[in-house]
Amino acid sequence: MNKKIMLVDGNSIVNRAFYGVPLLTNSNGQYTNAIYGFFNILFKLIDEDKPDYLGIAFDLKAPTFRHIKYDGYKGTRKGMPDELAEQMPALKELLSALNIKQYSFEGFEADDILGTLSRIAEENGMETIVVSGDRDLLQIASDKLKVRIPKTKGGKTETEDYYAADVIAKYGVTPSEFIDVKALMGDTSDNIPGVPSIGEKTAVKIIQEFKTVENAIENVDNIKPQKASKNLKEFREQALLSKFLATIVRDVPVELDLEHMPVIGTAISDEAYQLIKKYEFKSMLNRFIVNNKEENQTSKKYKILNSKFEFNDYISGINNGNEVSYILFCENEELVGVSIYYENGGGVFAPIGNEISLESFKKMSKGFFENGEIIKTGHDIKNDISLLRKIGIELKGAAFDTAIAAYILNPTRDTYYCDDIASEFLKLSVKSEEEVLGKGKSKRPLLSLTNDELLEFAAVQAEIISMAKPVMEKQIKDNNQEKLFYEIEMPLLFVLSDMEKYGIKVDKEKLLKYQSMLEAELETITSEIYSLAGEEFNINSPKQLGVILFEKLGLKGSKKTKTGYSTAAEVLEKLKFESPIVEKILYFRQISKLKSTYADGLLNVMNKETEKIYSTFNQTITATGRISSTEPNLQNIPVRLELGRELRKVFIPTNDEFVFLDADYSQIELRVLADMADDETLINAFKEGQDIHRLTASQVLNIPFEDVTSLQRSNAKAVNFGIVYGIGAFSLSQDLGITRKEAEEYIESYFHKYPNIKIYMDTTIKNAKENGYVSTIFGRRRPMPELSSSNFVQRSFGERVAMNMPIQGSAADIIKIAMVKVHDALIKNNLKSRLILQVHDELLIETHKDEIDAVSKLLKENMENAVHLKVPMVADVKIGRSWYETK
DNA sequence: GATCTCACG
DNA sequence: ACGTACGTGAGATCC
Repeated sequence: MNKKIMLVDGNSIVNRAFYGVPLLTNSNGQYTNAIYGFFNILFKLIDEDKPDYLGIAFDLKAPTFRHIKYDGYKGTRKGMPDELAEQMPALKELLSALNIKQYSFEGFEADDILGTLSRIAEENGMETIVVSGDRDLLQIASDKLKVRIPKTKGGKTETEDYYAADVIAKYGVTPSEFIDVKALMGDTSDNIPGVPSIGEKTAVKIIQEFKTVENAIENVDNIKPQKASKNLKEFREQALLSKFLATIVRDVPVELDLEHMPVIGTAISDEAYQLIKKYEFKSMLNRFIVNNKEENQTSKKYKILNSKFEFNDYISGINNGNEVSYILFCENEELVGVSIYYENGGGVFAPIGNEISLESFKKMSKGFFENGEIIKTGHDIKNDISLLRKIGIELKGAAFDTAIAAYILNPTRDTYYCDDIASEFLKLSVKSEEEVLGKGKSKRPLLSLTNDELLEFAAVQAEIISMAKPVMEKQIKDNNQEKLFYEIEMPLLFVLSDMEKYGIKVDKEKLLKYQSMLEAELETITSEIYSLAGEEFNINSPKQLGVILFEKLGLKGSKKTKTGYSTAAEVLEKLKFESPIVEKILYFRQISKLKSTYADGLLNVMNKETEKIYSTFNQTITATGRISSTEPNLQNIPVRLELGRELRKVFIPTNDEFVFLDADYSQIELRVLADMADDETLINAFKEGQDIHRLTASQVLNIPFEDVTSLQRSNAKAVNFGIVYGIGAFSLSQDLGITRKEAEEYIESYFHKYPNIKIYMDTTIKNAKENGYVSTIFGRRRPMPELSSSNFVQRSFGERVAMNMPIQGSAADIIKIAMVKVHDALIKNNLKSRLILQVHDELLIETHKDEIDAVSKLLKENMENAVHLKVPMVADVKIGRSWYETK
């Protein structure tokens, strides 16, 4: 077999790592995030590729031949931040201690060294892998040479991998042509000038036709568009210079020193061990065999409790005031095990189902779980509550949820499993469920594991969350997020739990009728479409539909998606008058959606006995702080179109003794914005209860309030939406069907009239860039690594997110506060009414008929007084015998 | 599993 | 010159 070699661009990877991992320090206050992230990426790639040789190239500080040729080279680049610079020597020291070969060469960049070493390796028949955070390296990809570009996202590393064919597939040019494309379009991050007015699109088109910059210059008169041709003629020298700068040198006088390029094995030097300890990379040590007792006793300290007696002994030894952490394990919604940890008792795992039956588990553990004097740390407590409730246990004393804490500290992760907690807060690497049990079809049952495996995977989890808790507490305190966590999110967990338990009643007969009505309608419209098309096809397949509409019927489609024609409603809407089939397809889509997602979907999840629907409300999903709803999603039940809205008639109170009260916040996001931006005009308008969109129209268009037409008002409404989303002229113009120029004028005029909003948006972005995160009024944070991206699209996205998150997130905070207050007030006053749904700015309460007045009042007051901003909060309460009627 | 489409705030 | 609104979840198709 051919030998494999991995060559890494040290500088670009360490940069990625630095921006992808939050600023961590060890207990001496040394920054370690870039080093930590660097090795995470490196280990992942080594594990995946299993190379035989490894080398890492670094830039030197000295100017390179490119700087000498062109003194603007990389001129726009700012130096490394100090927090990163101080990690560089430490990184190199650790690499040396780990025997990892490092290359650098005066006058050349790491890229050039990689280009050279990889050429030599390839010529010697080696399988070559080049790792870089920079797309520049794509120019050296070949059939045998793979370029890997890693990204760190939410604590996980993902890579994009490119052989030559992948470059062609993605960019439409060969790797070597990639240089020519870059020469034409330039590169702002390296300050490569390129040719004015030629961007990526044009550059690719030109190179696809002419192959090289030189050839394009020779045929410059044949180049279209005119502007590109003219500029290439004028800036030909600059284009050639750019090509020179962009070309990676592949003959640096450096030697490939295979003998000194070992890959990190499992044994490491004492020096390396000491360094890793010093930086507190505990998880890294797990990779290595360390001759050190303290590191090698993980599973020895836990016990499996296999008999009732052992379990009973352990659990009855827990006393009031003990701080205990626990993890429940379940499969198919059935408890199969529990791990528990507390300081004096140590860590245990007890399997449930065999020796310890579910019934005996219940008897023995009830006293523990229901004792509020035993302070518990759990992970996803809301889930535990419902699991325990099924066997007749009411959980009490649950004071700290590590999943929610982890979410508060970083809401952008995809998952918050125990192994995520271990690596993020303890720098400890433990096996994930997927690693231990597998996934999908081949997933093994937990209790098929050996005792040692159970200890290593299951028992450890209780101790993990127990160790993570103080770390999280400190971070929450340091972040000023104590109120957010202890007074909003933790209490909310119990509110959501009650909502899930209570469910919402469905009028089954009515839903069945609705379903068959849609069914009949769908049949009719389907045959009409077939006859208009002249053939039968799958209308639900965008691919087949595209063929019918744009090829067979010859409608002019604007190619939009990666895979073919777009048939989205906004496209079809424009083609409505071209053929009668279009309108029918739009109608088909509407009916089809209502039937499959809503009618069929809701019937599927309805509990047959209670005829209720029990949704799950997720508290750790969104990046902004909103909750989400799944299985089913009750936060997207149709309302905008009447036919869909009819569906709301099937959501009804449990019985005749109850009605629905529904309250929604009026303009909560704009009120939040008015407060945060401290904009006088907006604040006064809200104080006076003015029509805010009408006001915007009169301000922006400079016309009297009374003269605003309904069209002007609705346009202004779109502008207000745009402001909340982080406005862009293009999208606004699309939304309003006006030109981009007009949209720009709207926006400019808006900011002119609301200067503090402009200032607020700008300072929000500026602060976000400085801090690396944005935050809400109540201190909820969202990390914003996108803002330091060199990619225009990503950075712009980051800026819009930075503007939107504090608004959307503060609104989410406010309604969460209101939910806790409303929920607690219902309980405290011994009312029969219950909070059953939240839809972002709306609360639905199933209200007992005797309590209508009391609950209306309580609901309105608690919502309006959840917070006191510079503007009043307004909640409108409606009543109805179904959700439909509460409009 | 990725992609497209569409429902909501 | 770039490609665009922010935040979600679900069903259907197709590879």
